[in-house]
Amino acid sequence: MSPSPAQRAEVLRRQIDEAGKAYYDRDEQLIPDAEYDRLVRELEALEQAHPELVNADSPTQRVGGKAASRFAEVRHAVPMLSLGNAFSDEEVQDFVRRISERLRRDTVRFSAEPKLDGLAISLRYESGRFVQGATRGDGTMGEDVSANLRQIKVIPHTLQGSGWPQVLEVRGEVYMARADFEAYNADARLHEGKVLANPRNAAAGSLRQLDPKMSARRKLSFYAYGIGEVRGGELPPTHSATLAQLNEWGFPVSELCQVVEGGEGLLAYYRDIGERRDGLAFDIDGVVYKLDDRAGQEQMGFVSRAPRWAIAHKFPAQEQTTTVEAIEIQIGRTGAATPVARLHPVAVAGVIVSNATLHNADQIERLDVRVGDTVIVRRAGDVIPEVVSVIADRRPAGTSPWRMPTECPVCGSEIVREEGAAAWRCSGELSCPAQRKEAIAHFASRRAMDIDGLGDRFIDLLVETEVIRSPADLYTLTIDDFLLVKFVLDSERESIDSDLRAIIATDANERTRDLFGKESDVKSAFDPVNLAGDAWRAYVFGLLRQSGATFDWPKKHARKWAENLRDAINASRTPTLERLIFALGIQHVGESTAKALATWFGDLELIRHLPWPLFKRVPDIGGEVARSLGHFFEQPGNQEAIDALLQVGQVRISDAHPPSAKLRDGLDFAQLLVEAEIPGITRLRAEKLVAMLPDAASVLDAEPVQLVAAGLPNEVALGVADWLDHDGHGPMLLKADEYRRTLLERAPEATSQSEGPLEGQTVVLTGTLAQMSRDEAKERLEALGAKVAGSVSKKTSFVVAGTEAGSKLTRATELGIDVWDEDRLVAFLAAH
DNA sequence: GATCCTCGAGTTCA
DNA sequence: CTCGAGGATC
Repeated sequence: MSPSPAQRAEVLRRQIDEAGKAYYDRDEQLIPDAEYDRLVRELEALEQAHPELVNADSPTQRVGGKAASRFAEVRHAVPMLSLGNAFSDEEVQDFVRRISERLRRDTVRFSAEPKLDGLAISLRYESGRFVQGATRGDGTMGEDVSANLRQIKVIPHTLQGSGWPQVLEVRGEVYMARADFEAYNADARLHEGKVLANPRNAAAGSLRQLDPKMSARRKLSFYAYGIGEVRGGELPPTHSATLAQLNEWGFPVSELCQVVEGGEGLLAYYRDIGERRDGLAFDIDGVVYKLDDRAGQEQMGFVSRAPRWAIAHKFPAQEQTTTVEAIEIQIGRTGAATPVARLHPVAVAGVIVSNATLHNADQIERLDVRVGDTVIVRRAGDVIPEVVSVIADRRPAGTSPWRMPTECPVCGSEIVREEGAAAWRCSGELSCPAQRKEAIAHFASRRAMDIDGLGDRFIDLLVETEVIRSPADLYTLTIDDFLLVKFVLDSERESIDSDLRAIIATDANERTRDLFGKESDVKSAFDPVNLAGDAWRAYVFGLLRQSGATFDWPKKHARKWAENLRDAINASRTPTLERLIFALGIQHVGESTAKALATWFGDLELIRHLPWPLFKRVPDIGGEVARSLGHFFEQPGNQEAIDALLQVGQVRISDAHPPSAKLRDGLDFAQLLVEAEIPGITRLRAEKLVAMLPDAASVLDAEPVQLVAAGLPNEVALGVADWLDHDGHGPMLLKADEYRRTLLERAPEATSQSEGPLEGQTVVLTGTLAQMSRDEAKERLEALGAKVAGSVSKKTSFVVAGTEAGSKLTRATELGIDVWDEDRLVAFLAAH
């Protein structure tokens, strides 16, 4: 027979009481936390179902029960002071000098400690028993969080050893270890609980939980670093000895505490801890130096609320709080709308941060970032600032959740989200100036056409003034064009050439005369403020360009600059095929795909007219990328842009060659039908079909009946007929077959290539190489047949590590992958 | 269908 | 550097 609810409740209470007593009174853990939790929860459930079983003795009433609505206030008998801060070596030296001068000592001994990023608290012991614990509060009044502090295992409930004063206040930091923080958040994510921003907030939040059970679930730790009120006893005469004494009485004291001498000792300690910082189990935001002997401390005294004998030497903050002034969206090259938080400028890890990416709309929703919010900003590990979380308590009234705008802020087109995708896109494509700018900037970038000296700022202006609309226009620009645009950029221009005035004055357009006719107005009319973002400006620029005016205005160095730019543009006229394809900025086509296209097809004409299913013949190109290529080349505008580059721009590809022989492998007409992804067409069916209808034209002309006669099931035949009628599939198939034949004609017979010594090997480069650039190393390795990948995996053959190699090297070591140093690479390259 | 790997795209500041 | 997603592979 199972026990009655009353009996079961009794058993549970006894178990919980025993475990609790052992834990509180003797610091013993009889049962694991999880088990303890389970028992309590079972009892709670039982009591809820049978309220008559509840009595005042029940552990549920004592541990949690009706928690106080807020914490009681506690007055600190000895105030909890704050510390002065030092951020530089000089400030530390000043601190040391002040002490040695006032105390008239040549050498000063300090106790140096890590400064934990947690929550300062004070623990009060009377007759060796813990009686009360309080937060720092404003230094004089704190909050009584005794119940929560009792849940922290490392805080003794009774003092060990002997010799403790009658009344002893121990001060220290409550913190959450990184591992516990990670574990807590992993669990919270799993159970859709509240994810905490950082260990500090986690610790603070936990201590302020009204329900000690909640607090108990979060594993907090504690380090003692000082004392408050002491009555009825003596403590050792130095701070370091006091810490050792506290440790004997049962308090955890950081092992990083050290006694050092003089300013040099302090700075050496600071640097040492700084280097070990990332490897510590907990977060620290600096170190603290305290004059070691108490007599000296008393002599030094206090300034306002901080002791003159101690100082905190802070590390540059890696995390900071600031406010969100606005959330704007940026339009990228592909039209992707990326929200960016404009922040009140704040120093994070040594630089001033005023922008932080919010990645995408989902991310904003997850964090619920709103304009006006106070947020935590971090530069995690790397460089790029990100918003970690919102501080909910500091949200001003009247905010509303951020919503993705429905219109592009630049061109006004609709912003749409592709089905299932995370990104929202401006639908304006190349009619959107933002996308045009980015497209041109991409075209000119180092890894594409490599036009040196054509900066973003200048491209913006070229596009805004409509001096250029497409990459090809770059090649038509004259030195005067550059100077004209530069003219707007240059705030120090003094005079305007008389030719220019003459043109303006004689222009037929009344508005031109109105604006520019009077000499006194000419300057202000060209002021960037008056010209900003206006179709009118474009008109004026057009006018000036047409006139063929020349400028005396530019200073000599400006003319030199313009000549350099022209030379750089000229020099970019003979790109390799792979660079040109990459420069076109086709979605999903980055450097490596561009290179694959170039090496496999070898010829721009072939690529730009190829029916898209054939792109899938290239390894690493699948349906999505092939379709994207097809979509790009189908746009008449894009084809015109390419024509313009070749004809007007006189761009000549330097490395055309016949397509790769491998492209013809198995590429008969039947295979083409399969690769065109016609619904229902398998290889087998395609072969049957081709037996009767041997070329594209006959397939196109066929009635569904004939398709059935050729061996296709009814439904498939109808599907094929339907497919051929749709979306230009029919003509495309025709073209595809035509190109199939071209490929067959132009591709040479397969020849056995001479294999490089690294054929089939995958190499990863990391760190900084001294003797060559990463790009150069990559090129030379590829020339030997290696594949150079960006990240380390099981498949990696070996890793070449330069100096300051980072995570990739770590990963290589973990996976047991060969690591070469630079010398070995250089020797290998020289040998082959 | 799941899993692993790689590529593309976007990002900040001095 | 990191995230998301495409491609290859089992």
